[in-house]
Amino acid sequence: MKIIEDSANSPEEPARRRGRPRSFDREAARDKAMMLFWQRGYEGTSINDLTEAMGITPPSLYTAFGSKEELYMEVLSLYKIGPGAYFTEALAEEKTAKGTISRLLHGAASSFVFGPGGCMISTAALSCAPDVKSVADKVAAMRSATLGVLTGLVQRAITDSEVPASTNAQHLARFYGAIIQGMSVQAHDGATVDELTAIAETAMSAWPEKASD
Amino acid sequence: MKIIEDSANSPEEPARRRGRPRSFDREAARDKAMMLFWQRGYEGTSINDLTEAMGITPPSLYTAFGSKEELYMEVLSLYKIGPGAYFTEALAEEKTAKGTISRLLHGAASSFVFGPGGCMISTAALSCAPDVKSVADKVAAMRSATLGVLTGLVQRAITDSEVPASTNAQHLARFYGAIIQGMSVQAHDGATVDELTAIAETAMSAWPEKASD
DNA sequence: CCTTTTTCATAGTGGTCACTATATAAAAGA
DNA sequence: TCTTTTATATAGTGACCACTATGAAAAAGG
Repeated sequence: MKIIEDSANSPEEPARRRGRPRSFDREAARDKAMMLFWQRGYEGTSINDLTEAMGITPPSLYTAFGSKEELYMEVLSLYKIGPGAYFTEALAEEKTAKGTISRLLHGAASSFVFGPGGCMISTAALSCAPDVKSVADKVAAMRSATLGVLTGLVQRAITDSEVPASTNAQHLARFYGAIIQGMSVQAHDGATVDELTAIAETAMSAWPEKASD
Repeated sequence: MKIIEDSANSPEEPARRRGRPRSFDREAARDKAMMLFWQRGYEGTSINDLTEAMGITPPSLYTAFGSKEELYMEVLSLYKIGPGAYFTEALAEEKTAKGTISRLLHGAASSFVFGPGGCMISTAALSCAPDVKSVADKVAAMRSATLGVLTGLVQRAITDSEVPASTNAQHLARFYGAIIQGMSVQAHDGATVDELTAIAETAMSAWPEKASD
């Protein structure tokens, strides 16, 4: 017996559902939407832009994705495990805090020159009309969560004596968060991967090394 | 005889012009527009929002300011000599490159918590609809000019032997530019002046000191 | 006074916004 | 076949977008 209801999200379910089957590739359409939102932002992308790029009509979009806001949030989730996957990969695969942050920054440098440039979370929906505040709040919450993860990473480095005990975890996390956000702005403005990598390396020179025993 | 026509921008001209006088304070209205654009961005601010906040009707706005885009650009000019004045002040008043950049970052920390938060240039108009690309391009050009100024500053520090000759001026300029942009994002998200100042101080720890003779 | 100039308030312009009502088409279940 | 379910295409919905046509009002020049 299932305790937690799975809402039937199996990627390839050969057992067909009841009504008329969808006549377009939902994932491909979502990818098109991602590139458009990435390039033009939430406010700058219209339903007409989306349906044209996705090759579907408005009713199909609303049936498949709910609303513009729901599509955007789904795209952001997809972004995190796609172009933004460098972030969780660095956290999972690196052992030291310094190694993790170094890899994060270099991963950002590589990732941010892809597609329209910049990060869909770091520098998205900063200023907007009041009627899209709910969207801006959710993206801001993602940035806040990122800062929280970085703070936890540095806090653990303090506990593990990887950095001086005097290190302020929140402050160092905000510093590297700012670097990522600044790299996103410059990538948006056309910076190259070499230029972004140079920013990353300069930022790593601010890492608080422990005085050698 | 005047060679260059002055377009009559004297602040207080007692000699009245020909037609019906303007019945509102142009500067006060422009300030209201600045706060609104600052908070909601260019796309997120409508003419209706503006006229309501400025206390004028659309024809008055268009007569006084030309268009939404022209008003926005005028507001950006005003921003540079108002809330953004810390930037040129630091460049004019500090002698060393290190002192200038330190003051720039601390000035940004103080400035970015004012009003709606963040910087109207560093993190504005990053993603937008194609029909407002001309605006986004102009703001991006301002960011590019800022990077140019920072690069020149570091280049002069190299010439003056203030920093090692091996220093890459463009790379260091981009690093501090990224710090300012990241501070702007976090200020937008509600960071305090203390948190922003901590970012500034960590960034200064990456300054390339010359090995003491 | 009258003309000229500029700004004002009223009341719109066509266009685009996110979204949907309606009817039909295409599948599964009975 | 007949019902049920879901997706489709057509064709819109009212609301808002940036912007303006019109004419009256308020000043200066003559």
